[in-house]
Formats: sequence, structure tokens, C-alpha cells
Amino acid sequence: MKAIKLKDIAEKFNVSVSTVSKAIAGYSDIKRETKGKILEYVKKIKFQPNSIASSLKTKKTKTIGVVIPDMQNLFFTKILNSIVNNAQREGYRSILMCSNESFENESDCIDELIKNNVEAVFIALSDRTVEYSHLQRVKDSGIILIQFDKISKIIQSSTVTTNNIESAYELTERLIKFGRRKIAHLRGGYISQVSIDRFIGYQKALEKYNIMYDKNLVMISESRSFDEAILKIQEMIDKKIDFDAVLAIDDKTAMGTIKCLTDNKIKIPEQVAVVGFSNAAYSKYLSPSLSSMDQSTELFGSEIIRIFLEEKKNKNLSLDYSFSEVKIPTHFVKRESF
Amino acid sequence: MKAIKLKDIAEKFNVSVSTVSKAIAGYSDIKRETKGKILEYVKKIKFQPNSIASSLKTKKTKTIGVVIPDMQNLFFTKILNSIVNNAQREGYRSILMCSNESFENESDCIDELIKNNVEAVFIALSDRTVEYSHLQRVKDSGIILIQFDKISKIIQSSTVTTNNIESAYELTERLIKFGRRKIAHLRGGYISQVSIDRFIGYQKALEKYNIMYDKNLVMISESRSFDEAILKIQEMIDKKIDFDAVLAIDDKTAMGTIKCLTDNKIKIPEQVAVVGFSNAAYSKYLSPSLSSMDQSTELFGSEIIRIFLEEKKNKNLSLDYSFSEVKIPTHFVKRESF
DNA sequence: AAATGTTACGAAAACGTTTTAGAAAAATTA
DNA sequence: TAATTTTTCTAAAACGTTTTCGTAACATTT
Repeated sequence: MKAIKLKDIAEKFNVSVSTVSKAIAGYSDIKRETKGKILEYVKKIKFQPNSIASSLKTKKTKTIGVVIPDMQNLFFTKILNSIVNNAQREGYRSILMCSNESFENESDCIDELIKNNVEAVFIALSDRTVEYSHLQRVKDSGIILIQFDKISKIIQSSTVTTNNIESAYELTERLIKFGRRKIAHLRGGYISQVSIDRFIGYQKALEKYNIMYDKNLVMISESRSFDEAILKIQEMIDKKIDFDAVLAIDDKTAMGTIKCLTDNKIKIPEQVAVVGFSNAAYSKYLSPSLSSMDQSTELFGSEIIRIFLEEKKNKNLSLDYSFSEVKIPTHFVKRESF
Repeated sequence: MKAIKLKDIAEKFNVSVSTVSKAIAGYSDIKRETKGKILEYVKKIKFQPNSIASSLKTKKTKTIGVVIPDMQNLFFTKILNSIVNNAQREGYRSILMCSNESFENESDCIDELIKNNVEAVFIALSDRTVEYSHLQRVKDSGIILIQFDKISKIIQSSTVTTNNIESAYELTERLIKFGRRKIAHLRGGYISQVSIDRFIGYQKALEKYNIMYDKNLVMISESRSFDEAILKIQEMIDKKIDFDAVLAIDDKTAMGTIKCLTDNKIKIPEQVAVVGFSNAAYSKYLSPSLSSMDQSTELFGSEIIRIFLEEKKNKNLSLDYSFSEVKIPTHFVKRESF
């Protein structure tokens, strides 16, 4: 089954290849009548110009690349899905890469995408990314870079992130209004901006309500895993540190927290309230089901694509443009854990 | 930053473009000395021939397309990850598409991939796919088709699936040996091959152990959702159907089962044992944690790529070849639910 | 020395588009 | 009628490769 091409159509209507190409591309110097019959036929046989040849000529690949750190994290896969769908709607295909939380992988992914002539790279950084030359390479290659969720402020680019500070503030405030005063915070590592911001929100809320910040109540989970969360919470219990709530950095650590508390026969939420972030799909399957801060993953995708198209337009017009910093709002989902 | 091309290298060494191209491609009619210095330089500047121009000429895109029905299902995202990694290792990039369990989407994804000149399509069918002309289009376009997990036997192609019959047989047998005789089965719809096969395995085990098949013990969950599972199990309880075990079609329905039983104060596994398939990452976070049948998602990816490369080789040699039907073995993961 | 074989290279076509520049034809104006 | 403008079209170059075929240069055999 040989693929049809411009030449075949041109011959059919006794016009030149250029005419057909222009008719399809919508040039104004083709007679309406000519354009009409060509377009009619093109629609009938669902013809689309060979995208490879087109890319070669125009230097546009109609392809974007996405890098996420973890394919087992439903938060990221939802965003991924949303990006892919929104991109497709605009005629862009997506190449997906996963760094598996490795800096080296991440760097390789980036180089792979650059090699593939993508028009944009959308990336959520790995937790181990402490050096940003690969992001600089993206920019140097003239490729639009948009960081989302796990971002670095060291590299200038548009960003789409959760409203982390405000969101952690709100959760903490809710815990306080729920009557809790000894609120523990299970945070992530120091290099993660997400972790830093949520910690800031936590502190701000305490300050606002005149609750003394107590560093004994703050635990660090570097890996943010289920198992590490269990360990850290157990450590607090063993040290006899008194707490009546846990603000976990994400749903996975919140699940670990619940597991550990349950195993220690600590009642949730009567003795200790638990709350997580990001509202992974499985939160509601737990017992007690986990209250969480929902982040609209749909919005992540649509905002990323919107910014991309905007930057692309500005770039084509050689306009100077500043970077966008979009914050995705969150909303509290109440379940059983507080 | 202008990209370097064959011509630039040719000029640098005072040879022709052909010579450089051949040196890189490893042709034998280039003097070792010439080849040596070219390759050395190429390596130094990490030059790689423009893949678009190359594709245009060779008709090979070094791209494969993957279609899965659900991006929120960790089983699929793990396979996806494995496919992408294995493909990358072989120099192939991956375009990812998601049908979101819609037949129309699935068909569109396929057309999109064909349009993108992928060399292969790897697909897990949606639950709503009852017509297969889109798969035929893939084959008609000369693209290698490999179906995995959710497959149709109506379209001839290589397949990679879980050993569903044997696996369901084993689980049922384990339940029987655990002392259960009234084993309920929460199955999927009739058009899903996975569902059919697991049901067959269930029946075979009952037969083997001389347990009368009782159709009252078999419930159908068309959507395989958490909520529908709850409904179905509640229905059995309300009908006062007596059962001492539930073989759920997958982990999500198993979770619903656990939730429903717990809410009805039915002890797991003392009164009713529960077991699921596919060992989603969250199985262990539940209480009781869910025993499950682990499917090696890593193997899915590597086998799919292996078969693809094999078929491609045979195709290039114009060899007739038969399709592979690979079964991925499973193994039981014991947790608390039985 | 002639014939033959081998090695190393290059010219040029081809892949299927897009787009510029020009020109023929038609319409308008002087 | 001649000059000018407008409309509609095409030729041809270009994008960066790959690959066939030809051939010069050299080596080997008769």
C-alpha cells in the first residue's frame, strides 16, 4: 500500500505540486475553485502531507518531550495524560521519558529529546537533580523549556507548580482549627523546592496562630517512601514525642504514617489526625481513607500547553517575552483521617 | 547555534559528503585511516546525523508507538516504563498514547501513530474494543503489531500476555487448599479475553477438586471499578449468598471487595479470604494488605521489544514468519488477605 | 605491457515536502 | 491601445541524509 503524496494529487488535477501544497496549507493565491476541489479530495482520502518531509523542510517537528521522575506515581501519570491529550488536540505528538529519580537518566533523557528535535521540553525534576546544565542545553538548543511541579529556580523558565506554600498553610490552618496544636510535619529533603515551600507554609500557619515552632516535630523523609515514613513516625513514637497531627509531604508518606499509627494502636483521627498532599487515586481505598489536598492534574496539562503555545507564538514574532509562573490551585478533600 | 551536518565534516576533512556518511554508517569501502579520523571527530563532537533527513531517505523512523487503556493503572504504567526503557536501549523512541478505555480514542490513537510512521504499534486493548479494523489498518500499513495483556485473538499478531488461565487456576487452587469451598469470583465483562481466561482457570480448578460450579457465586463487574466491586459484593451479602473466599479479577476490584467486607464487619481472611491480580503498588498499603498475583511488568517490556526486533529482522529478510505468543509467568505474593 | 582485479572515493539522484521568485493570464486603469 | 495591477499558477531550489553507480588509482596476474 503505497502512501499517496502531493505529486499524485497534483497529477490527478493537472496542477503543480506547489499548488496542491499551497491549497492544503491555505495560501491565498490559489483560486477558490481550484482549492475547493483539491481540499474536497484531500478530505475524502484523508490525506496528510508526509510529516517527515515537512519537518525536514520547516524544521518544525510538531513534537514535544516530557520528562517525569516516576511512572508509578499517579500524580505524574495523570499530568502526563493531561499533557498528552492537550498536546494532541493542538496537533503535537509527545515523546515520553522517565528519569526514574536518577539525575544521570534525566540528563540522558534530555539529550535524547534534544536529538529528536522536539519543540519543547516539559520536565518535573528528579529529587536528585542538583546541577542544571542539561536544562541549559535545552535552552541553548532553542527549545522551549517548561518546568512543572518539581522545579528549580536556578534555571530561568516558565513554571507550573502547585500553590505549595498557600496549600500547606491551608492544611495546617485546618488542623489548627480542628483543635490541634502539636502538629508534626513529615517533610522531604532540603533540595526539593516542593518540600521547602510546604515547610514554609507550615511554619507560616503556626506563626499566624501563635504556635511555637518545635523542631522536634519536624521529620525528614529523604526518599518519601512508604517504608521510610513508617520508620520516621515510629522514631517519634519511640522518642515519646507528643503530637496530635501529622502533615505529611505527600500521599505515600501519609499512607506510611497511617500504617505506623494503626500498628501502634493509635486512633486516627481521634488521637492523631493525618493529612497528605496530591490526592493519589488510592487515598480513598485506605482505611481510614486519607484526607488530602487535591491538585488538579487536568489543569497542569492544559496550562503547560497554553504556555507553550504562547511562548512559541512570541518566539516566532521574535518578541521578547517574560516567563510565566503559573500556580495551580488546590482544594481540600475531606475523608476519614481528619 | 547552528546544527552541524555531514557537509561541514566533509569540508573539514576535504572529503565528500558520501564518504562521511559511509564512514559513520560503517561501510567497508572507506580506508581505515579516513574512517578513523572521521569517526574520532564525530565522537568528539557527539555528532549524530539528522534523524529527520535520515528518516525521509530510509523510511525508517526508529520510533515505536504504545497504546494503553489507562494511565492511572500502575500495571500499565509499569509496562510502559519497561517498554520505553528497553526501546531506548535499542535506539528507538516511543510515542505514548492512551485510549482512556474508549474505543473511539483507541482508533484515533492508532491512526495518529500510523500517520507518524512508527515502525511498530504495541497495544493493550480497551475494554470497549469490539471491532478491530484499526488493528487491521496497522498491519495493512506494513507496521509491526504486537498486542499485550488485553488482546484480541481475532486479529493475528504476536501477543504477550499473562498466563491468565494457569494463574487463575493457581489462585483458586490455593484458596481450595486453604480450606475454602465456596469461592466467589468477581469477574470482568464477556468481551475481555483476560476476564474469559481467568474465569476458565477458576472453573478448571473447581473441576479438578470436584467442587460443583455454582453460578450464584460468579459476579460480573463490567467496569472493574472500586465502586462497582463494592456494589456487587454487597449484592451477594444482601442475597445471603454464602461464600468464604473472593477471587477478584484485579487489584482494584479486590480493594472494593475488602472495603465492602470490612464495612459489613466480615473478617478477612478468617471469614472470607480475598485475593487479587496484578499486584499494584498500593496492595501492600491496605489493611488488611492484599495478597495478589504478581505479573512481572519488567518482562512484558523486554519480551515485547525482543519480539519486535525479531519480527523486524525477519521482515527485512523477507522471511515468512509466524507470530509469537509469549506468556509471562506470575507468582503469588502472600500478604494478609489470605 | 596488457589485461584484470581491487580499493577508495565522489557525483548525483532520491526521499516528499515548503516556499521564493517569477511569469502568464486576466482585469483594471490611463 | 498601451500600461499597469491583480490574480493564479509553476519551476526550481532547498532541507540533510542514504545509496547506487561510476571511475580513478593502484595492485596483481598473465
